[in-house]
Amino acid sequence: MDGIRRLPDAEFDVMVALWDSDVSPVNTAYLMENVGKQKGWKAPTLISFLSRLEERGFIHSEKKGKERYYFVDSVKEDYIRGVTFDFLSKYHSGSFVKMMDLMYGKNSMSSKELDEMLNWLQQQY
Amino acid sequence: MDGIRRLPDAEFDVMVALWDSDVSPVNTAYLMENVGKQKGWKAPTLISFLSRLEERGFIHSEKKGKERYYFVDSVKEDYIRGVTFDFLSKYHSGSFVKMMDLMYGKNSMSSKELDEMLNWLQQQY
DNA sequence: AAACAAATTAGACAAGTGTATAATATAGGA
DNA sequence: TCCTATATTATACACTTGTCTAATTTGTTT
Repeated sequence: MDGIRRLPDAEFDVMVALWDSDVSPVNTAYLMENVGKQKGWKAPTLISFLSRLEERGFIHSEKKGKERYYFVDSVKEDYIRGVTFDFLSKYHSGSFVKMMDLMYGKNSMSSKELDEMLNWLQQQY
Repeated sequence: MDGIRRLPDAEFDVMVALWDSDVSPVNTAYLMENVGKQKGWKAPTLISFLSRLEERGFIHSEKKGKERYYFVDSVKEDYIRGVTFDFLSKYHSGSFVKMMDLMYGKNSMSSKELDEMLNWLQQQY
């Protein structure tokens, strides 16, 4: 019944680097630089996440010489929208208001955020 | 850095049944009735989730005769608040407005929900 | 053509999760 | 007290996820 399959943490992190990249096919070296390094991964670790992402259909790749290049086949916003929708249903009966109430029932949302939200709401009308 | 450890799906479902129960120590039979059955679990399956929840400190139990009774040691709202906080940070930079914008950027929130939200906001001030 | 070095692939493995079968304990009746 | 039925416990096992080491490929130098 759930629409979207949530990615494992590590694979999600790799996807974020791919989604946020400004160049299009990126190679393993680029991803090592942009996520692998901070996470402390060895190259094969990164590569196995990439293979799994490819199996799941989030990306595809092509080998050029001895390097492999990765292409994104999924849209970040769509993915996050799906995941958020599922999250909201599972934990808050699908209601934003319920969620906000649980989080900030005791009047503790910052007035800055309150303003932003009011602003957003008014633009929705 | 993450505050809360998200429960595995099956364990969460068991916790919900425990949290939502109106009687306090409940036995396995009760939980089989209230979750196990719908999920199609055999009793030992349920029981192993319960043992794991006990290890995690979410509940504790006592044996009475040949049955075992479970007591809740955690608060649903606290748990969901923690999980929601983490979710928001991970997928929406911690901002409700960003989340709502992603979900309903194209002006598609129902006017009913818009009203509810406006109402909620006004009460927050 | 041989040897290097850089990158990738193939496997492997432990921990966590979903789920069950077989073994054991225990209340109650014969 | 012995048997039976029922509930629990002990295990086990397949998959998924996070990670890696060892093996293999391939472009570049001698």
